[in-house]
Amino acid sequence: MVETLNRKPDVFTAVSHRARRQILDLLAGAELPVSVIAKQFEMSRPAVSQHLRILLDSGLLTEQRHGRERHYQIVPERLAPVRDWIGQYERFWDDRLMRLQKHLSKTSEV
Amino acid sequence: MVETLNRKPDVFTAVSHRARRQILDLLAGAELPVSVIAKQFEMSRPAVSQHLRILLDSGLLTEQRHGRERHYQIVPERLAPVRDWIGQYERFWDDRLMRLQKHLSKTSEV
DNA sequence: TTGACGAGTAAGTGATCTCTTACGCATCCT
DNA sequence: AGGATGCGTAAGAGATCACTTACTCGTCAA
Repeated sequence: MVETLNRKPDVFTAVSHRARRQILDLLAGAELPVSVIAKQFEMSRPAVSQHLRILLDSGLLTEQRHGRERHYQIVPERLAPVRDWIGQYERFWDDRLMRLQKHLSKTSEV
Repeated sequence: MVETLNRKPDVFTAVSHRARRQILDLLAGAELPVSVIAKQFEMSRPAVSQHLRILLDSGLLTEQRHGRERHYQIVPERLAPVRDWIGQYERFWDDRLMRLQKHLSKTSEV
């Protein structure tokens, strides 16, 4: 009981890989078995399994076994760290938008 | 002219490292010279420089030289890929919220 | 002009990533 | 029972990462 089995890899790291984002995008539509997911990629099925493992470990996916299939399902809440972090920057987009609007309204005043 | 000097590292990769997100957060407040940025971290200054380079290459920062100082400035627009990608999942949070609300209103109907 | 300072680059090292092939193990089907 | 199927794990190779120390270079100040 000394080992720490709860290694939850960072969500940012999990989504930093294009293939893993694509997996999440796929699963945003529906829960899917590995075979269907793997079909979308050029890489080998074990490679897909490894990506799934990373997503699973990071808590972004859950797994349900149906016979010999394993269905993966997205846990969108776990994307919160990314959403929250990027959310900080909303004001920049707003600001810039506002500045642009101001600029446009000013130039159209002529 | 055969070389491709425009290697723009992926923004997702750039922000996947905690230190680099912290650098961006720092620069969200104000444009800063390296010395001030480096003070915030335990790692060596060259290490910070290397992170700044990655952010610069990814287009997330711009650099301005003031004498012997280099001031780095954030380019929040370049975070758009992250914002847009995570934006896809807004509906999930909304959906869940709605489902929760439905559930709550249903259970409170008793 | 000379030394201190701000900051990037070089080189090297160990850790981690990402992929592959080979294999193992249930489960399903006949 | 026995082969096919779905999928994970093991092992290993090569690439990349994230740091370090040592060095270089331009700028500022005395």
